[in-house]
Order: sequence, then C-alpha cells, then structure tokens
Amino acid sequence: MQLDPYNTDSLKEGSSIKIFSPEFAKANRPEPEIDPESPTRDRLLLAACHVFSKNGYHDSTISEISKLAKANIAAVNYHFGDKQNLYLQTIKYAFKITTDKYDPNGNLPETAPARDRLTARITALIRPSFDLGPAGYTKELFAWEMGVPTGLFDQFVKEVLEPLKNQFHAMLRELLGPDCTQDDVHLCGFSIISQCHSPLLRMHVRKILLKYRPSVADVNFIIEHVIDFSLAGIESRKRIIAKRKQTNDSPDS
Amino acid sequence: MQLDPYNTDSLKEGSSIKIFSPEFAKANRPEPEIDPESPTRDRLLLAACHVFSKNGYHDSTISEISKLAKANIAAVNYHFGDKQNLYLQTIKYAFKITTDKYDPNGNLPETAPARDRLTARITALIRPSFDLGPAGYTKELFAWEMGVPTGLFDQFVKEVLEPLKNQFHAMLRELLGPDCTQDDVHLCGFSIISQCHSPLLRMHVRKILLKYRPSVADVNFIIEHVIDFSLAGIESRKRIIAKRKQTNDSPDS
DNA sequence: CTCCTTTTCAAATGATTATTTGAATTGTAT
DNA sequence: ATACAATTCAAATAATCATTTGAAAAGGAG
Repeated sequence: MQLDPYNTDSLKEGSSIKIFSPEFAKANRPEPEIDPESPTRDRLLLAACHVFSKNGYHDSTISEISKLAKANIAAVNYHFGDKQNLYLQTIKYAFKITTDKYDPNGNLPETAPARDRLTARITALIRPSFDLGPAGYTKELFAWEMGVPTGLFDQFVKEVLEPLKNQFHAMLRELLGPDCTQDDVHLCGFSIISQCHSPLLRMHVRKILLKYRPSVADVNFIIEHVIDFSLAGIESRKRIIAKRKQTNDSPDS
Repeated sequence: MQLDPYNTDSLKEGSSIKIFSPEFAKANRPEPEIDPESPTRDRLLLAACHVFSKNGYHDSTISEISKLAKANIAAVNYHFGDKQNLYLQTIKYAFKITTDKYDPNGNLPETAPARDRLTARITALIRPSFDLGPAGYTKELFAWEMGVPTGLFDQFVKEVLEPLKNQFHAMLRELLGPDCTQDDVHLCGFSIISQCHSPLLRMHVRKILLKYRPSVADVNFIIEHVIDFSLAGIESRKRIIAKRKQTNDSPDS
C-alpha cells in the first residue's frame, strides 16, 4: 500500500501514532471517589458522569463505566434499561449536584437589586468550570450536548433551563430600563451567556490557551472581569436605547 | 423485565422512541452539491465535511460518507489510508474554504486602525456561523473539536490558530494602550472570542434559543452588537488600567 | 426454614462498522 | 496495441460493543 498520496504532513513522524490515542494527553479531570459501599445504581451514576464527561456519549462504553463503578457489565441494563436512559439520568444527576453547590441565584431574594442578581448568576455559571469535583461534570456534559444535537437537549432546555433563562432576562430588562426591546435583552443575554459558557473555559482548552489550573485568585479575577465587561456592554446598550428613543420621539422635523 | 425503577420520567410517553433517532429533528444544513465529475478524493472531502459536521467523528461512518460522495466504501481507505486521516484532511479542507471566503483580516493592511481591524476580525469570525454553504463547515467541525480533546486540536492550534491569535492580541494591545498587561489582553480577548465562537450561534442551538434562520439584516445586527458590546468592555478595561496606573504611581502617601 | 423478589454475574448473541483483499476496470505512457 | 500503474469495486474479515440470557447469590417476609 502506498503512503505518499495521503498527504500525511500533519501526522506525527512515524505516521503510525493514532491521533486519538492517549499519547496525546487529554486534560482529564481526576477520577471521582466512589464509595464501594454505596448502592450499585449510585456508583454507576457517578462513574457515568466521569466517563460521559470525558468521552461524550458515543465514545463511552458500558464496559468502561461498569468497570469504574466496580459493577458487572449487565448492571447498567438492569438498573437503567439501556445506555440512553443512563445518559439521561446522568445529566440530571450531574445538574443537581452542580446547582446544589452553586445556586444560580446565590441565595439572593427576587427583590435584590438586579445588578447583584446578575453578579450572582455570572458567578454561579462560571465557577463550575473550575471545579474538579463532581460539581464540574455538568459543564462538560453540557458542552457535549452543544456538540451533539440530541432531542434530549430540547427537552432539558424546556424543563430546566428555560425558567432560569427567564429569570436571567428579567434581570437584564431591569438593568436596560423600560424602553428596551426583546432584541436588546436577547443580544445582551447572548453576550453574557457566551462568556459564561465559553468553550475556552473548558479544561482541555484552558490547557492550551489559558492557565491550566488557575488559582482561586485567578478564577475570581476572571469572574470579576466578565462582570465588569458585561456591565459596560449593558451600559453601552442603554445609550443606544436612549438614542433610539430620542430619534423616535422627535421624528424627522 | 421491569420498567418502573428506571425513572424514565424524561422519556417521551411510549418510552420506545430513541432519543438519538432522527425523529428528534436535527437542525441539519443542506447537503452540499457534489460535482459528480470531480475527482473521487474531492468528492470524499466535501462529503466528509458534511457528514462529520453533522455527526461528529464517531457517529460518522465511512459508509455514509462514501455513499454521499457516490464512491465505493473502500475509496476512503484507498485515498486517505484510514478514517482518522480523512478527518484531519477534512478539517484542513474546510478551514481553507472558510478563510478563503471570510478573510480574518478583511483585506485590511496591518497598518489600518486597530478598531477597524478588530471590527473586521469579529465580522469574519461570526459570519460563517450563518453560512449554510461549505464555508460554514469549519464552525461545526471546530465545535466538535472543542468537545473532543484530540491531539489534533493542539496541533491545529499551534500551526494555524496561534498566528491568528497573535494578530488579534496585537489589536487589543493597541486598543488598550501602553499600560495594559498580558492579563488585560487575555481577558478581553477571552470575552470577545467567546462571543464569536459561542455555542449559541450554532445552528441547532439557534433553533431553540434564537431565530432559526436569521435574515441578513439579523446577522448584521448581531455582528454590530458584538462589536459595540466588546468595544464598551474594552473601554471599561482601559479605565481600570488607568486607575491602576494612578494607584501605582502614587503609592501610599 | 421456605418461598419469593431483587440483584449480581459470566458468558453468549447480534448488530454495526472500520479495514482488508483480490479481482476488475480505467487511464496513461511507450 | 501493449504494458503498467492507478483506481474502483463487491465481498470478506475482524474487532468492538450494546444488549440478552439464564443461572447463581442475596435479601426479606411469613
């Protein structure tokens, strides 16, 4: 078999190294501590969090998950029916762990100033990206869901994320003032959420583009920046809204 | 077999519908027009762009790709050696198509004002997200790469993206002024790139969260917003830099 | 203890799919 | 036209995995 025409100039020399092999170090999070005394079902869920986060749905094998959970290979099908349902339950499980630790509202009442609520929300969205424990799994799983358009995502959005989005938009509307339009809210929301859920915050991307394991101070620094950057953007949008209103109130005369 | 304990409350009623089945409509881009006269290798690359974009690496089968390319199933292995190398060449191919159509520098010379260069860069980064033709494949493939930490990504970053990032940081440094630090540049760069590469701009996410097929006016609206929002963020950062300098110049006295 | 249900287990099944093979076909240079 | 290399093709191979099976073990109620 000829090798020349394959244009393998991007393969490492030797050309037999598999790109997807572990030789190209992945920035894996540490394996979770799984209590061997806990029920098989729970062990499977925690192991599944880890494996699905690491590999996504299709690269994860039931074999790997049950091995990590120290359960038999048939245990997944017994407890969850099939792999798909395990995946579904895993996402819910992970999401609960994350929101239990990082409250999207940061314990603030609905009546707190919008600015404070926005600060709390941004913080709660960014922190899990730097959490190496189980609270960090949601971010990874969500990133996979962004990649893999499954019906599951639609459903999860409607059930769980939609209410959170509505709260978020309410904050923005309050900050942008009474003359803001739906578009104003959507656009500012887009800019802020994009920063909080940025792929650049994912561990294996950080490894290349940012500091791999930022200190607590670094993380706070990033959060403060996103808040400041976003508030500045909102202020700018407010000026646009004001100018628009002025133009509309005094039409061509 | 018992079904109760599976906690299938999130499965559609009937419970036999497969979540990953096409029944949950994916927001697929239209199939590319593949010239049947063009060489098999090119037909395969274009077909691979489409299939890999749609399904990611592991969900894509050589069978599906060769069928779309109207080539024999053995053609991939003949022309590219194996699936991995096909994937590699596909990413390069897609990236070239995209940058040929959307020049990262928008034809501007290095000497153009930083503000204009930034505007051009943001535009070139966002537009492909709304391109349903071949120039849109890069965005999808990159999104997959964000999900799958392969060595390929490291390599592609170094070879191709690093130089572009350096140009980008130079613009920011120019805009932030002489007193800005590396951190200032990194943080602003992070905020801007996160918006331009936002998962929220991906077609199947847009389908849920934004307008599915925005008009040209909508796209321009979004681009203008990101530019404005980002410039406001940069201005804010400049004020922080100025304040920091002031504090440093007149230490506790 | 006995009966019954729930859970675990090792091995088998069945489906999918990347890759190989060797023959057939096409294209090209002499 | 002939020889030779490049390309295409259908069928076979081999590996991987999700899922099933049926027996064994554990647990609980009477």
